[in-house]
Amino acid sequence: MPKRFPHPSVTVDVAIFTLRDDDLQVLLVKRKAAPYAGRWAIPGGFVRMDEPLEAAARRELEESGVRDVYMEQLYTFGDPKRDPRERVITVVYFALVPAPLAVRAGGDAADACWWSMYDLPALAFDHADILDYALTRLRYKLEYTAVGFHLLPETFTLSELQKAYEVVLGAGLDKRNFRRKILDAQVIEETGEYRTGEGRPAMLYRYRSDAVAEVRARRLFP
Amino acid sequence: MPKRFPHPSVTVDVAIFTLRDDDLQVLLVKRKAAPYAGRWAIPGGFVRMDEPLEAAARRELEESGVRDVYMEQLYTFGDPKRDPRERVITVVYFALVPAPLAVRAGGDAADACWWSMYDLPALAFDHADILDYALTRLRYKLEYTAVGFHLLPETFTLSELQKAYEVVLGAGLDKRNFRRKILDAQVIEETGEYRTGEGRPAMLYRYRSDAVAEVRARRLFP
DNA sequence: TCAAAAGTGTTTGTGGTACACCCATGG
DNA sequence: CCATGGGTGTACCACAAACACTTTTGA
Repeated sequence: MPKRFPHPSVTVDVAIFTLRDDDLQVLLVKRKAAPYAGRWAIPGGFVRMDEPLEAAARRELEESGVRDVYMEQLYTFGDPKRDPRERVITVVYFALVPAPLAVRAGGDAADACWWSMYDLPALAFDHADILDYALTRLRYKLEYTAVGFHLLPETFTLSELQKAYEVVLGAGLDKRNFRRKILDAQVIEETGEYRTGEGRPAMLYRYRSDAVAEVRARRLFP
Repeated sequence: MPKRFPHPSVTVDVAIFTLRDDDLQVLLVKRKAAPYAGRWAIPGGFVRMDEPLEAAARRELEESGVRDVYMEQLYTFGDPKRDPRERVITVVYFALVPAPLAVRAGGDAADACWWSMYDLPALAFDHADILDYALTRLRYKLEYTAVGFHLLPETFTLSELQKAYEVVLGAGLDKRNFRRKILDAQVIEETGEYRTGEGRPAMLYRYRSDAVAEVRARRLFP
């Protein structure tokens, strides 16, 4: 294929979510270089010529100190003006990480830290739109698949799980209904261990990796 | 941004679906040039430097003789080996067209015609994977949104609508339940006209453009 | 009057939601 | 013994699924 057309740049960006302090947070890096030097952005970088898109996204995760996490492709943003320098098409992934790991500023980043999704700073490029879209998708998936477990450590109590859902969905849930439904769904199992603390100790559960993690959507039409 | 990295090619490809002869069909074009000359492929082409991705996809549609149709971004495929010549990342859209319009072979195509999704020829590149994924997504969306109407002409009978759903979903549906549910959902309205033919004439309906076209998914957790 | 397709209701089961109290532990 | 969070059941309503016959027209 002769280069009959000039080629745009292609990057991957990753929206990395976690739960910290009963809050849904996203990892942002502070840009070192122009454009938008000093502005916060989601981690990202160029796709190498011999590298699958998903591998590029995992490389970005690792540069931020995050590995072995749930990740899926979100959407591709390609507005011609989204980068002021040249045409950059970005394939965005989103990732869910289970714990408030230490993060580091890799590559082009001067700094990296977690920000509440409900209180974001001004962002570089179209990253505010990207995070809007990512949150919508996260909430949506949470409602009909079991991705929520990827935001929690390996073992957790039912109250912690419920809190996680409440934080992401931005709404309160009924304790008895939550417990009945999640236990009926057979996606978690008891570990036999208890977590002690204030009040009565709570059973620790783990996610069953053999669980059917998706529920059939209620159909609009029969 | 200096070109610190070589840039891949970026294309858009479009999976265009319609209903013909009580069958779900997809528009394929016969490739004129190498690689895969003579093989069938979904329509696609390069993204121009000043062109939004969706505009590029609509341009591909128009080159195939299709316009004013439902379209959404599907997924981005970027395996380094998916094109034997060089790195090509493709952003795939899918489109639903209402009628078996005449189609034409635009651009690099020697020929263009409709093929049954249930009986496809050998395809170029990774287009078989792409269509697999597109069908899964189409079925999924059909179940919880009203995109199905975009496969039908402006007016249609309930039997035609039901048939459309059955063909796409690959399963039979109960007539009374189908009718009750779709009428209760208030997404279609009577036109007052009837379609005559063999047997009793059938009321013609049209899609209500003000309809709420999405239903809340059954949630895995409360 | 027959063939062909359109149209129409009821019953039964399952899942969703709302709601308030007792239990086990640590201090 | 009290404060704290953990854990439990039931009643009502809405929606899903199964199921068979009558109506209207053209030939």
